[in-house]
Amino acid sequence: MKLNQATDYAFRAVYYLAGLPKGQLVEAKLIAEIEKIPLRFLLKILRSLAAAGIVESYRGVSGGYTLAKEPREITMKDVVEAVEGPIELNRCLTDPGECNKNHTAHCPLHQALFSIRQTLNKELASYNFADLGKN
Amino acid sequence: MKLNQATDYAFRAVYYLAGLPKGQLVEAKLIAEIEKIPLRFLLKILRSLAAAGIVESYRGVSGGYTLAKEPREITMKDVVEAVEGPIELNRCLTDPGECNKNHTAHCPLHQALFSIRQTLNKELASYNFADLGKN
DNA sequence: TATATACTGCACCGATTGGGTATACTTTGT
DNA sequence: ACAAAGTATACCCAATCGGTGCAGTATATA
Repeated sequence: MKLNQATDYAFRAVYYLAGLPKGQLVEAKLIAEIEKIPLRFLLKILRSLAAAGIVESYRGVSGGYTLAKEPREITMKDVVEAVEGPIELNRCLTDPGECNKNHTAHCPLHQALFSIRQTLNKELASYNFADLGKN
Repeated sequence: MKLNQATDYAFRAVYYLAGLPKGQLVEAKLIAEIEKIPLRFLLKILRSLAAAGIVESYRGVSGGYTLAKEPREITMKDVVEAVEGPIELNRCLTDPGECNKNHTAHCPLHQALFSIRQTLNKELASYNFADLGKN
């Protein structure tokens, strides 16, 4: 039960961008160096973040990346979901066909897992990238 | 970010055992049939649960499994940890050598993840197998 | 005391996912 | 036109997942 490495890299990249003056462009290469992330892998992650509307990308000579919204409007949950999709906890929860007991709705175990997932999502959503630094 | 299938099976097996009269032995074969779990895989999972002190096993002719403690004393967290080890969320949290920025302690991201993990663990620990049925 | 029944331990296996790279291409400022 | 950026797709190797095979051990009962 863990988040993957790409998500951790994404946290760092977004956190880095959040620390810059609003709208400032930074090339992936620089982020990769500072945050010690393999460049090509970072580029891939940044595309997911762009697709999710978390960062904006600009091509060409002085292109690069910048946040697509205020740091305060970006939560850890947003980043997790951008990179690895929504949290599932258990196959059955999202795809009833996967539950070989077919009782997603009635089973107390599934009810508990559902509730735990909600708590986890809320917790992740409670951290935004403006407040993260201020501890 | 999800629990694995073995953990889900373990939840069901423990939940099933928790619904029986205290101390009653049940063969794995029966649990497998009722809960629709591949027998050999279930046996493997039950060994993990036994090693963790959640179930007791008895060999030989009328052998089988029973809970090693009161359902109330067994939480979903216990079962998760028995089957797939402690929740990590992020490599760096457990093994600082894995963090290629080497700042587990100072990094606000890691602090947040640490706190989120705590919340998750508490949440999992708040569900015990005596109360699960009573909703 | 032989035997069938139930659990144990370890090794293996195919499929999927994770972490990352290669190659070829497109956009854009100078 | 060309160099510096990002884009798109496909691929690669290793680890993990979900499960099976096989050989062994304990034990109640005939």
